[in-house]
Amino acid sequence: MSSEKIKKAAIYYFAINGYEGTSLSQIAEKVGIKKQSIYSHFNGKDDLFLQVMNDALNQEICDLNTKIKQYPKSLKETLYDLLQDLMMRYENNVYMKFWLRMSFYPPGHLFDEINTAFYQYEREQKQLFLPLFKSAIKDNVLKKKNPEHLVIAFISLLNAITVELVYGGVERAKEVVDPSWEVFWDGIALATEGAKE
Amino acid sequence: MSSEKIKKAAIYYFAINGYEGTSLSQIAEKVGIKKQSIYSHFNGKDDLFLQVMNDALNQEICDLNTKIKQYPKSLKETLYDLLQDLMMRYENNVYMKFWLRMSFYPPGHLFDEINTAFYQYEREQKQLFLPLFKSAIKDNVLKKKNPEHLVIAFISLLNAITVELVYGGVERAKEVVDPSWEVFWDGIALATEGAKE
DNA sequence: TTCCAACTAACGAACGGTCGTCAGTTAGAA
DNA sequence: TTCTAACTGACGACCGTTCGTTAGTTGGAA
Repeated sequence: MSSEKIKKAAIYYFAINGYEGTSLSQIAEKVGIKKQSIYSHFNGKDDLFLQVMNDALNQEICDLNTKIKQYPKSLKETLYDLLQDLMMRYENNVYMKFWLRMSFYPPGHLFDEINTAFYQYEREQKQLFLPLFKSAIKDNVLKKKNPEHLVIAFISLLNAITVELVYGGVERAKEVVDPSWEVFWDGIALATEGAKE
Repeated sequence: MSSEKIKKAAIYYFAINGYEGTSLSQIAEKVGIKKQSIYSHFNGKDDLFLQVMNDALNQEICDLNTKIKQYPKSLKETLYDLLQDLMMRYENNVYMKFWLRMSFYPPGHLFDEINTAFYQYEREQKQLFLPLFKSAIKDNVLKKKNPEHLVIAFISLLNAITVELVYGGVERAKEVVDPSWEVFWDGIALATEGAKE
């Protein structure tokens, strides 16, 4: 299907050049058609953008779901795996790059639509993380803290790694993830063996 | 001076709409002149942008310096104040908003220039933070950790708060800063009073 | 003090491009 | 025949940029 190819090209350029930095002719050229032909599939640039954004939203939510649901591991392993997964996805998943850029700096005239989608994603994210921490608190492996606050702190850690991914890709994020993770885990976990090494 | 007014208008629009999303006529209109008149002061859009970027870089480095040098407080107070300061600056300081956006998503054809400036800022940042942690380690208030890693972890915390500032401004960052800070501090400090509260 | 030259900062007009978009057409498949 | 997806051609708008001009100012020299 040709409209899929168009969306694929669109998401690629939107992700690396932003909305204003991407032209329809650029997209069309990548597909191998003329820019006017895009109007056989979409009502215009905004329509194309919003459809692509919706795909990216669903993709991100879906990814997050399958990722978490399949984890019968310990909290520590689960969270650390989520960090690693974030880094892997950033390199390979163009949806995520797109999603990131647009949630950071949406084009002004589509702010409302993007913001609505963004809050939907965020609600989903928090609802998925919360049970993990709640059950860990029950199991008595964490310092006694508000589980909502723990979710916030973990999302902050994810955001910090995300920033490093944007700044310098995976190589750079790798230098940051372990020091930050160690501080985070020491900050939430009950000390079981004293200050380690 | 009129070229200062141009730069002020430019940084404002660059910060909120990005490089591609900002036109010279927009800038000129805000100043109250025609876009052609900008060429009496700058060689073109790129020149204007790079001059503005240089101003922002110097401003940021200067801010950082004066902020840290004036702190004879404890590490805990100093770091927490830096977090609070970050949030205050984001609202009032257009240089910072500009700097942030351009370090996240620079216009492609100016990537090299921006990247060079960015690394200069980052080096400065690390050199300023490192002594704080080193002396705190000597004073024996921290878990024994690599001071470079502590700097990385703290910058991660700053980045996380920055993301929240970009997402939803100060109100939103305020909801995140305390939970994240608490986890961070518990993660690096020696427990002096057991699990608190 | 007057005069002229140089400089400055703004201007209108126009340039070649590219933008997103629309209308009408054509070729092939159902 | 109807429908679809591509095409050609053209539209007005705006982009960054260049040019030549026009005021207003400044600094000496006469």
